[in-house]
Amino acid sequence: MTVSIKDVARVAGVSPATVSRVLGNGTVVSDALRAQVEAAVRKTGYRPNLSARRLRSRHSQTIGLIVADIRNPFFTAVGRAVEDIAYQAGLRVILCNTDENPEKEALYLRLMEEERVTGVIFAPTRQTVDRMTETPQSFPTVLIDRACHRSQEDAVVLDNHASAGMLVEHLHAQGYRRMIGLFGNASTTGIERHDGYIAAMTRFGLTPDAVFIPPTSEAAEAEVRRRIAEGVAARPDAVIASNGLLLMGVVRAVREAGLVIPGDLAVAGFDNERWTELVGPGITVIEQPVEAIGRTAMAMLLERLDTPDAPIRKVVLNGRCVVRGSTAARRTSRAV
Amino acid sequence: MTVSIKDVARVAGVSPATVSRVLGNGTVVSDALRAQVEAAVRKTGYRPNLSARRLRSRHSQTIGLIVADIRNPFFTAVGRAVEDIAYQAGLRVILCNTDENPEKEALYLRLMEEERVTGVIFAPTRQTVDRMTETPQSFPTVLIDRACHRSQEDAVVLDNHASAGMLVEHLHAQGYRRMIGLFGNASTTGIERHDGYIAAMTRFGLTPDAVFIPPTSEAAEAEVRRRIAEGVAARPDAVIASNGLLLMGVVRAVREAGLVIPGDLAVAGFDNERWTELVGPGITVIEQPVEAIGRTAMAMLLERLDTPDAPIRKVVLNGRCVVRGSTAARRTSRAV
DNA sequence: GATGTTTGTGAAATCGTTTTCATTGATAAA
DNA sequence: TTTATCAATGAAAACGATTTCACAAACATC
Repeated sequence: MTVSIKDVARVAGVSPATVSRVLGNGTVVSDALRAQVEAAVRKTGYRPNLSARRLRSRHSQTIGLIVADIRNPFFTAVGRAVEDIAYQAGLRVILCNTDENPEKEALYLRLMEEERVTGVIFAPTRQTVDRMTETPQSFPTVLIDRACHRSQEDAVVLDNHASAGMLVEHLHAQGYRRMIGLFGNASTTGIERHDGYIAAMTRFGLTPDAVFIPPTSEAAEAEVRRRIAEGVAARPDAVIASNGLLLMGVVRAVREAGLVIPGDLAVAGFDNERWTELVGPGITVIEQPVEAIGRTAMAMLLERLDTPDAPIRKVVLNGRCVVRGSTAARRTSRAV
Repeated sequence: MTVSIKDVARVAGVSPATVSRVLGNGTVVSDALRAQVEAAVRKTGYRPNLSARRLRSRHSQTIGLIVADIRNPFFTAVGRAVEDIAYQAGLRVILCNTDENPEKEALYLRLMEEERVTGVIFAPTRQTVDRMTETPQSFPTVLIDRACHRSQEDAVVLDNHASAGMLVEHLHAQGYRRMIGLFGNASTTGIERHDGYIAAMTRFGLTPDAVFIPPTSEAAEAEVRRRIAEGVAARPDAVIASNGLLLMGVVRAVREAGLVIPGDLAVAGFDNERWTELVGPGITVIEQPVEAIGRTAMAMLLERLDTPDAPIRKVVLNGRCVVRGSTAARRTSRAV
């Protein structure tokens, strides 16, 4: 039925080995035979069977990309960059969505073993980051977005601590004093951004007011709605959200309450998603170099495959503060 | 090195065939042996080699998902739905981004053959839709988002013609008369929505004013900027954009020109992306049932695998018109 | 008691490649 | 001339699983 390398060999009048050599590895084949084989391939419409090739050659030419949810624009952008480079390098990508669920993470890591992937790019939850130091994988891993100091894997992350500090600093310079912080509770980024927020607030002699919530816009919306309902006196003058999902929830809650950004409440957060430019006066955000993160992660993975014993590297990229109207200078009449 | 089914068999004191039976197919194995095998699997840390399994069993348990760009929220949402169902059904998904490039489409279709996928879900460009009727694939295909009447594949699409008509109708009812249309030039959806727009405009006795542009927000932005620069007299009173990408470009151009939505220009379009709810007075859009599209496509593919000879089906889903402030009733003082 | 039938198991073939190893003829070196 | 080296090729093994086939034991039927 389906045409195999033997059929090609028969048509070309050579051995299967020779066909294989023409197709794949760079071994020398005489020009005459090479031409015969190529003709036979065209004539038969032969397509190599990648499963057979992987089995025999013992490399899968496949990497895994495990993220929380591809619908999150951050992961979408990173993922697209990863895929582009992977396909260029002749690698297949297996994409997995964990929904920040450690069980799914474990499931997919097992799947990666069964696929015999050559490597994995992984944005793990806090729980799994910790567990990975104990049970090493059978493949090299590059962590993205999330990692910790003691993780034994290559990683490429944002300077979360400094970036959160930049937001606090900016808001402070604009005259805000009562900035509250909403942080995702599933990832290490939430913690690091939280710590950066606390440190900066403390540095300015301000009272931190931070809360960890599930990483959904609904949770952020509910939290902000609650804070607004507490009344004007208790109300913060600015909100910082630790990622794009939360940020959207914040904006929704503010709009719904009929408040004005930044007059009633300033808003800032992480992830320069395209809508942040278009909403109200524009939302001030920390822009992550999403393509660079994807490209760097792939580059690190490829280098690791080349030199498995090189020392473990952790690349920290800087965020860029994109200032927009949502954090315009506070009106002095209302200043504390 | 890596532990194979033979190792497990040796440890369990049975034949490899028995191990295979315990692991995989539902053939009967005595309880005693089953327990021994399971113990041996645990003890050895055995992981099946999926390449070997695929080669021998001759089904890849893999489907392809070929879309223009996973960063487009429409495809992201559809893709996520597809992946969820696929993984549930024990199928792997290979994701490919074509960037609306027919050459990449051809490349990836060839890749699908080499992977021996069991099926493909595909959002093709116009060119490839046409070419596919000529050269049938070696695997069943479900087209999504894009198809044409004569395509010989299952398909699940939006009722583009009617949906575009709904937008025109709504704008007309709100008092708008000079609605221009921006349509993507790479896909059949652009054409169908264009035709629906023309039909509805004609029905109302209005002069259609439509343009096909590349499917990027930059192209839309440039086009609208150009139209605005032509001066108030020539200016349309409403803009319809045939997808979320174009819609974003439209909004950017309008904001940049300092015009007010809908006072100076009403805006409506396709794709209920989350930002459309938050921008200005909210943007009126046709919401596509994105999850349903993904789920339906997967369901159709699975059914097709079950019954290869069933007649070809084309499922047409309705869009929902989400009315927001961007198309509020036209002020009568300015009515034509 | 003789003869099917069913059930559980293992030996061996097989999937479609790549890789190892042997062979051949040609060329270089002694 | 003889021997060593090399390049090009084919035969056969191997990759790690599933599947086919054969067989024995247990059971049912007449």
